[in-house]
Amino acid sequence: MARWTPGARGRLEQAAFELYSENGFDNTTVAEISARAGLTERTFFRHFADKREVLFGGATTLQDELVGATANAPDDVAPIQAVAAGLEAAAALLSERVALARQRQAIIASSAELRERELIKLASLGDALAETLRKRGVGEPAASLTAEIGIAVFRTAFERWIDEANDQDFPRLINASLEQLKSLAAGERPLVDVG
Amino acid sequence: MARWTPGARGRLEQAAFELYSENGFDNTTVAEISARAGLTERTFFRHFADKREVLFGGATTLQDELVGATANAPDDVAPIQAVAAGLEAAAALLSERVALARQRQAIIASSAELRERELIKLASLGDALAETLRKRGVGEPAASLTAEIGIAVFRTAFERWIDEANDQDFPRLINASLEQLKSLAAGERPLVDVG
DNA sequence: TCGAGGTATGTCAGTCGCTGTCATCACAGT
DNA sequence: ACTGTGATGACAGCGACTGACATACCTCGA
Repeated sequence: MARWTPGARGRLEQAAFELYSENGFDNTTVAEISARAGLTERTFFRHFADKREVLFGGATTLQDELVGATANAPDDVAPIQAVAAGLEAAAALLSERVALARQRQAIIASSAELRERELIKLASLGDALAETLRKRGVGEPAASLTAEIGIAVFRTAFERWIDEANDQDFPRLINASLEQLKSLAAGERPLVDVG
Repeated sequence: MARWTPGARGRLEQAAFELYSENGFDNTTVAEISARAGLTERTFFRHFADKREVLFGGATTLQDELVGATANAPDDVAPIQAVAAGLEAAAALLSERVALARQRQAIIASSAELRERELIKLASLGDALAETLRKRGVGEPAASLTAEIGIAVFRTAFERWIDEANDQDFPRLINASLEQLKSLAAGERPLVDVG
């Protein structure tokens, strides 16, 4: 599989990550990334569709985990509970790399273009989730709506997980957000912030 | 305010709309748009930040409507109900231009870049909504979570509204999605699709 | 050992999105 | 008329991204 100096893709990812962190996404050119990786600009675009995509290599892994755990939930649980199982599994996967996730999120937060890309990745995650629910026999628009709610819960919990100075358990935050969702959707008035 | 031939911005919007529809977003250059509008490329970029933004001029109007109606909801209603009021107002605004909304959505659906842009506009809508809730005294993360749920409901209802061959009442679809949300969040199993 | 074929990379030219800069033109108020 | 202000034009340039073709390495079979 590997010719030349192996690991071209990985070197490009690392070089991009470093340069985006050091100089900012906007101030980094693809030529610079390629040079640091010891490759040419053209090769960069053979490995990644565009300058942003280099930061989202792990998205498919995350999606597989989310979809897999959702699909494998017991048949008799409600859709939202199947999604909860999927989200917890995805959260557990990310938990293994807290520091990396924080760095990555710092880069993304600093660029509007990158935020756009992240949103469409999350939307794609939602679509895959909805499709999984449909395979579980959930109809429309219940499947789409449940999936969107699931993504909203994930986003909220993820944000808190990244922001918290003291490392909280990510799957636990998912559950907390999910519980709060239930009361909010029911129309209750939250008088006190739920930790 | 207007010098030269007035309405430069409007002409650019219309030219872009036409060309995106005729030849697709990717196959349209800014030079073509500007030429059809009787202006130069440079002027296009003075009116719009980029090639995509020309399609999202109405976003601020929509946001104002959503935020205003949410803020003006009675003080004693639950957060989700205030959001519901905002969403209905926004939906009513869009209802006035069904055909245009459909055309616009067809263009957006045909391009990944445009989908990205739409998502970040929706996210921005969500942020504004969360801020409005905070001003109503809702704490975090309840405000953010409620806002995200609201956007999810809006997206789902909007999609159905656009897709339906027979024109349904958009605000009514919002309410239907919201009702369904309550049961889904509560963990009920939807056995039959709710029309 | 050698050649054939496949794949990753290099090279080069080109398009297009987008920006900075400066000149120019129309209009408003004096 | 004089001047200021704001919109537009003209031009040069950067950087993202692509298509086409050449080249180097690696694998496999004869």
